[in-house]
Amino acid sequence: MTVRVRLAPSPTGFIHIGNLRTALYNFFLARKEKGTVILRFEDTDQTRYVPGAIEAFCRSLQALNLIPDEGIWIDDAGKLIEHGSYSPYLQSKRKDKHRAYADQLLEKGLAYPCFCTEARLEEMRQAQHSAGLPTRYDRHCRAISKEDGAELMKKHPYVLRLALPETGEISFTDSIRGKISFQWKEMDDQVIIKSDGMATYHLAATCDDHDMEITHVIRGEEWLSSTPKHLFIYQSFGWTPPQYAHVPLLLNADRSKLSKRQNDVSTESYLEKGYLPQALMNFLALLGWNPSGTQEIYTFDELAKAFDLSKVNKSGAVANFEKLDWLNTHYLNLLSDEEFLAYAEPPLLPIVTDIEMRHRLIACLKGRISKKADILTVAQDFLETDEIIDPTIIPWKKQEPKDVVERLRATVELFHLMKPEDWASSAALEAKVKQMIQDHEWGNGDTLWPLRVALSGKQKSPPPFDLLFVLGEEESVRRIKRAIASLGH
RNA sequence: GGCUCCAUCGUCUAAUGGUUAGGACAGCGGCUUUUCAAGCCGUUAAUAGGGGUUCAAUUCCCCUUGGAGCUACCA
Repeated sequence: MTVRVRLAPSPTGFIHIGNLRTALYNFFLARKEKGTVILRFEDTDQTRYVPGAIEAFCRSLQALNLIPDEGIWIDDAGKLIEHGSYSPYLQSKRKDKHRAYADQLLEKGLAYPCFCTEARLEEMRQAQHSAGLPTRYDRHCRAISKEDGAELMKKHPYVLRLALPETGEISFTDSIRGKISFQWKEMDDQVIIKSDGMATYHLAATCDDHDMEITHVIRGEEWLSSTPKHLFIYQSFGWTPPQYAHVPLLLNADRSKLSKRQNDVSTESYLEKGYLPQALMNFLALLGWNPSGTQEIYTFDELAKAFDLSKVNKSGAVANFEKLDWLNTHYLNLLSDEEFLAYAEPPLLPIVTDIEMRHRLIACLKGRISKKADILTVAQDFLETDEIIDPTIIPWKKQEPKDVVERLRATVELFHLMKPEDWASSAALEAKVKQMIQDHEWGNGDTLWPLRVALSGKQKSPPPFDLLFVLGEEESVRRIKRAIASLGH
């Protein structure tokens, strides 16, 4: 039997990074087992539907190079398309199928109509709560006979509820957690058809998973407690349930469920901030699972090949975003010059209008940034300078000001003798300046420190050769003369 | 409150009966004899507590404690 897994997001906006990790695990399993990934959108809650969310979701998956094999997708023109033989893949369009299944349950006496009002339910829950009892539907309408129920359904609004067993135990084996058991008497008679006629998640996802022949349901831990209801539906129809795997949650630093209040949770915003897809995926994949051993950097293929559901951790993982920064730095350093240019150039376009200078600057940025926000900050380290330099920071250690001025002037002299090709790289500039130091029998420190401070105006800055390379001769000379002036010469 | 799940350095994790409890991020220290960054090297730091089982428990069982999820006509 070939593996079929599904991604079943709700089109309510962005891709939560926790969902992205779950999606990743689904892809890993499918790719490892040469199976199929299905993308199905769960939009049964029409009130939460966000227009454009489906398209955005597909685009984000595309940006991450996670391309499903079947289901809803987006074409080059941005239009939604569907492929695969289990259409439709938009859950709301399966409304009639869900209703038919619900009617079968009704017929078998495994579901019943409920006419309770919102107000009564609220009141009931209040009473249960204040009595210290668990809040659960009191099965008020379960006592209505099938015939009476059918009559009432013709005249009154209703929902359909599952008629769960009242005694006994249900257990199943989770691929990650092993055997899990629940007592039926603890379970709630879940609503499966809402008063608007639409199925709830529990019925819709379960029936769709069966209809689409899903073999492995890999989803978040928040679904663990409702799995018995899903199993009940499989049992009611005599279907074989899929293998379940409930992945642990991603956590905030305080160990609560990862939330927007405390963290950025949207995949899109990480991408916008300049986290590379490979860094984000490497980071997320290893939050809750790892292939054993000491390796930290993995390609998608390596992860997929090593993936093993039974080795996914059971406990929630605090997302340590400092590690993501580290990973991103690593992947950024791996980029080719062309790729890095494409990455770093956009934010600099309005800041550095001289193309040549901008490209020189970007060449020097590599290795100094871990995300997009760093680009402008680090660029400022190269470009920004105070017009008046504190003269006390220019000399190296206890160097005499006159020696400082001598070295600075010699450097400007050196520039007059240099050819354009000497300015072609930091390395070429370094060779020239170091030759000068050697010729005068000066020290690196007493020459390069003042030169660097003169160029940057700051105690801490990039190296002098990078500064010269980026700034070019004219601006370099201007800045050096400014330093000489502030030393009183 | 009830149900379910979970528990190794601050964080992510490795080690499924026998290890000096390993790696990574962060931290700290050093090197790179110009600073910063990067890089390299080194280093601090953990089996929640209590009972068992066993010749031997991070590992198996129980209890306690702590944490999380669920507890909707949301997914």
